[in-house]
Amino acid sequence: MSEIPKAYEPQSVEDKWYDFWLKQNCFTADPARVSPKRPAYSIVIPPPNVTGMLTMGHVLNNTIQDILARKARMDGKEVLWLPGTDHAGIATQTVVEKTLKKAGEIKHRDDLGREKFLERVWAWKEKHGGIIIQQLKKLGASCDWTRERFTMDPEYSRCVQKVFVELYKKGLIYRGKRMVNWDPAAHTALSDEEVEMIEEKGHLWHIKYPFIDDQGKPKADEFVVVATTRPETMLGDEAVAVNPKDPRYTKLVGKKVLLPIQNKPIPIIADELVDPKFGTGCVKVTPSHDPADYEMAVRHKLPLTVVIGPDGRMTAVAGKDFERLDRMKARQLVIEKLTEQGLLVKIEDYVHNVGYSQRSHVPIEPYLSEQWFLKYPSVEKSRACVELGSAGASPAAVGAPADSSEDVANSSEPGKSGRLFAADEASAAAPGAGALPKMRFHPQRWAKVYDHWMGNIKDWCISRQLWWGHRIPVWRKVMKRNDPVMETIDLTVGHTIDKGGLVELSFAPKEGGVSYSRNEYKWIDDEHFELEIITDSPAEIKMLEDFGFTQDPDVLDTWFSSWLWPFATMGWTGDKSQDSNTPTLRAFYPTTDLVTGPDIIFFWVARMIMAGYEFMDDLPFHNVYFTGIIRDKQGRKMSKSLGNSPDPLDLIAKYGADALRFGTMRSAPLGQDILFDEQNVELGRNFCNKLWNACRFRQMMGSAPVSGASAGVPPAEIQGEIDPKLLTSDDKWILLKLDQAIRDITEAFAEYKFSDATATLYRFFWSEYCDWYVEASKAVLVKSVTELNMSNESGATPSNATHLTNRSFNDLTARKANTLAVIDFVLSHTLRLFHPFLPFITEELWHGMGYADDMPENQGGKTIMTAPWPKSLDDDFKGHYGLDDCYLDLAGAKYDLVTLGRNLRREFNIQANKKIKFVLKPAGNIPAHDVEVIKLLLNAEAVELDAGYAPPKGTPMVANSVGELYLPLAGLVDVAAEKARLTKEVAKCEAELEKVQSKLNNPNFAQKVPPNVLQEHQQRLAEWQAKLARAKAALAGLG
RNA sequence: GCGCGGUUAGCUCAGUUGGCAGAGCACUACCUCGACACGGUAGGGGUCACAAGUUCAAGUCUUGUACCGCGCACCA
Repeated sequence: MSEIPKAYEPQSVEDKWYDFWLKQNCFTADPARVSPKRPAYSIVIPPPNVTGMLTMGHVLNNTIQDILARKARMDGKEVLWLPGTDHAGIATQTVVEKTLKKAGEIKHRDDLGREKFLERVWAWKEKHGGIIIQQLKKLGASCDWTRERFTMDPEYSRCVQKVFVELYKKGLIYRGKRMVNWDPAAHTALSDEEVEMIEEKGHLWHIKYPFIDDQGKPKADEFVVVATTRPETMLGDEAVAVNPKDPRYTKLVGKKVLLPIQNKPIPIIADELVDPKFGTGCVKVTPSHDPADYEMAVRHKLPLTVVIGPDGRMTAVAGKDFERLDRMKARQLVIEKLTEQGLLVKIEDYVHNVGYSQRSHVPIEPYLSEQWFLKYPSVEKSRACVELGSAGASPAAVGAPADSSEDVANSSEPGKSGRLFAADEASAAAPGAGALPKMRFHPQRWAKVYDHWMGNIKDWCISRQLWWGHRIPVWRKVMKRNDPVMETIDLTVGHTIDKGGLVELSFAPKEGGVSYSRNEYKWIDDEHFELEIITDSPAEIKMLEDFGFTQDPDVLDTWFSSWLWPFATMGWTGDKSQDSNTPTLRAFYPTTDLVTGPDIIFFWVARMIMAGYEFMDDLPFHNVYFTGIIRDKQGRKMSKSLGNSPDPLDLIAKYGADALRFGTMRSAPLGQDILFDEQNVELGRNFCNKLWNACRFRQMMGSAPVSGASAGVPPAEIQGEIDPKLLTSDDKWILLKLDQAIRDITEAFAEYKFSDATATLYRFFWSEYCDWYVEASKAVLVKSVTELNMSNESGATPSNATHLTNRSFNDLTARKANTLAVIDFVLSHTLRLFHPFLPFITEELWHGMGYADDMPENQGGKTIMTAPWPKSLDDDFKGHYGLDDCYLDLAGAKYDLVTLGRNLRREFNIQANKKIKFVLKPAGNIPAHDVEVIKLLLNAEAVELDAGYAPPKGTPMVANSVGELYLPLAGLVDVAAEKARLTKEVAKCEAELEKVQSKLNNPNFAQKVPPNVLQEHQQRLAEWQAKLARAKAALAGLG
């Protein structure tokens, strides 16, 4: 840092250090290094969409993860932050399909065919897949890139298949014809979680269904009225239902009405599901297009008439006029026709919720189709392991991702961690938790949401009618009874059952020895049956394909692969019995923390927990940190269509990655949504600049006392560097403030309160260090010898200046050196405290300031990344340097007097740059140094120390415990102005006194209040009384 | 309908076990004084949504109300 630019220039710094970290393998995790002394810390990235772009949401999320990872490294842990990407089935397929359509290459993906289309998706993935990873690197993410994973890597795919087969064998996966949520735009089934309920203003149409006479003709005056929000579905009605207990309709049950337009007689049935209080109490029943109606249809054995096809258009069954018509257009037409026929009784405005596909943003269609479902595994354990916010629960993290401040302060042991070497700690930390380890959510209120969902869990529709994804590992072939193939592969039929039923087969190739799979077959007719084989064995698959079996065309829900992320990325083989876990799994699973958005609590978090228990027999993470959602200044969600989402890369280019990180973290309190404002990033930039310049100032003050060696070394080794005898009250004050900051920040970490940590750092560094300490230090650093001598002769009383009496050049040098040592001590600690938040600038300064040179290679010598996290100052240290808490008050009172003096300047309109003289009448002994500091901070020409000062009438004065500070305005005294000022002051004092006194006067107060509070109030009373007395005296002096 | 957040300075938000209402931005005035104008100094600005209760004491605890946001479940 020989040439120091006036302003921090992040662009030149960031790439340099990121490359350095990569080259030095600073991010790689080695399970072999994990030991009781070096516990593991791990975190898996929520894999972003492989072809996605970095959003502000990613910035927030990954900054937090990076902060946790970097802090853990400084705590001496072996850190694995495992990165990767998700194939994101629907999203990616849709993007590629759209792009190809736009380019005019295809009208529909069928034009290319599955194989060719998939080639294009892979090509797209290759082209765009690296972008988001590069963007994360720009942000400073310290992921172990050697372990980057993709959910469609071959090994990962094998895990997915293995899991499918295993769950199938356990009977948890099954295939069935069900009413599912159908996305007519994407042409696929969706899970319940992928459906968004949106409130819409719609209508309730009341329709007459006439009874029929003996000739099958509609009766003109006898009818029932049904109400519906979806008139187009009436084309597929198969009944009208009433409640069996509804006296209005019981006698109608069994009769028939004529379904209008279709002119089809349909029965009136009775079913409990009908709410007699709603509408007319009569419900039209459309078995194929409404889940509730389907239920009734099954009970009453009604035909399943399909009038809306998978593309959202009406089918031929709907009738000639409707065929191929879009469902919304069909609705119009139905209304028209009913109106013509006089069957529309009324139209009511009606607000109701409509299910929308979260992906395609079109209304979903209940659709009857054959799909694969999963009964969730390990539900009980998964539900029980999450700590619900009960009383007495400690807010501290589980698995110790960050040590409590107590630990850091008083223990030299490396931080403890859950898992490998302290696996029982997590459970021990949860009193009465039984055998189950506990997981904690931050903020905890999400646990309730989770618990509620887990308690009402429904089977998961896992099949998707897409091409991009993990294909379902199921093969089928229609075969004849006595098919020769059966001979060849030596299928042994366990037992025979009736046609149409299912049977278990054991599948054993002739040579024998290959795995057992569970299979099914279905009779199609007397001669033919379809054999279905579920397997993940490559050998079996090969054989099946040779025999002409075809694989199920569907793919699995993306989340069916993501839910394995915490262990499938660590080399899981699925072979639990042989304990074949990889060293990575053994060292880093379960992971310590998960950082994610609450919007995927069901999609991902809950499912990972269940998969963890089911396949690893252990929870996947100890703590889950839920970020807020990033919104724009108006509180709207960030979205591409609104164009309100800034490109983080632009922000990094403009302000620097550190600025973006700091600004984001400062405005992101735990558990609250974040309103993004570029001003936050600007604040971060300004802060980096402040940090930069504070270090620049240090550099400009000359070389460090003893090659700067004092800086980074742990407190015990620093004793030769800072001379306790030479410490000023300012030095002691800032060291005590540093100590407090270390405690506060470490505590904030333990509670995942990153915005608190940044706020504390900001306040400490800017307000305390820069505004007070650095300015005060100039009294030593920028003084010439002569000036010092002069100020001493005029100011200090001899008795208080013992260490100044023999003032010599050497003395001044020693004092300067000591101040620099204190500065180095503070800065080297501060840089480390900042490093998790501001990785780039702190690394640059760490080296530039020479602090790296003084540290052992693996303790910060190579990089600040591995420098030890600052410990708060222990009692020995404080004792040795005389850091008594009284210095907080001593120096504090001095600064307070300065503020009062500045205030005075301001009130008497003395320009900021005008040097004037003050007179200080000290209340007691005051070191010359302190007088010098007061003079400097007041920007005064001089501060005359005069214990017997007799001010001319009307001389403005302020005072506190330090003494009385006068502003002699030689001949310019405006008695009236001072009178006005003091009168105001008196009024204020009296008002405050009134407040305190009324409390103290209350007899109950003295009796019931705790002693410390009482004392506080009495002290406050005394203070205001003193102030009042001074003001009154001054006022009286004016005459 | 059930549940969860939120309501504090013009804006965005902190506010620990109840004990003197805070920060950043914005605003006003002065200041380029040997780190920094991406800066310094000082200042103005609040009926803590409303109502009742508990308490010596309520932004903080209890109950209720209003409004904003979110989630879950829904009867056509």
